[in-house]
Amino acid sequence: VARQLVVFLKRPGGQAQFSTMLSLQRGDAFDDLHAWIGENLGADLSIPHLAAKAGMTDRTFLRRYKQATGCSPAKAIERLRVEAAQRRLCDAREPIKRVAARCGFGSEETMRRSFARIARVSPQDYRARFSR
DNA sequence: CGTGAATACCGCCAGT
DNA sequence: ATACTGGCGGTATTCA
Repeated sequence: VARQLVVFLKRPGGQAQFSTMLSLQRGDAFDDLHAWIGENLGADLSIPHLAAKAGMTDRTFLRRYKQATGCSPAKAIERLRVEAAQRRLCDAREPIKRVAARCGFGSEETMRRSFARIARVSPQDYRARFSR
């Protein structure tokens, strides 16, 4: 049910068919980490920090993460951020700049570029279509 | 939209 | 011999 709802939510502008959170949180040993990241998008999510948090060296963390999830940490985090931002953009009252900050983007510009890469729509366009 | 600086990522390889 | 690990150095990406 969750998937269908998300698919509907993203259809008009994006490519992804369902939530990253859903596809990422299935089975692997990184479930805990993913959950934590989802609620701490503003924290230090650098490889060195995440690796330490997971009790691994950078090299091993990178290797195992990709092995288990199929994609790199940075890619996954970027997707998580964009999805979080999309949810927030649905509320037309929150300034885009603040959405960017709350989702962990270093700047509005950074968020814009991530949207272009992943959702293929600008934050403004996304909001124009889904905010209420 | 381009750019220098910073990071992420990965091949290689010796060591367990 | 197979399976991992993790430091190093360089390339590729991303950030601001």
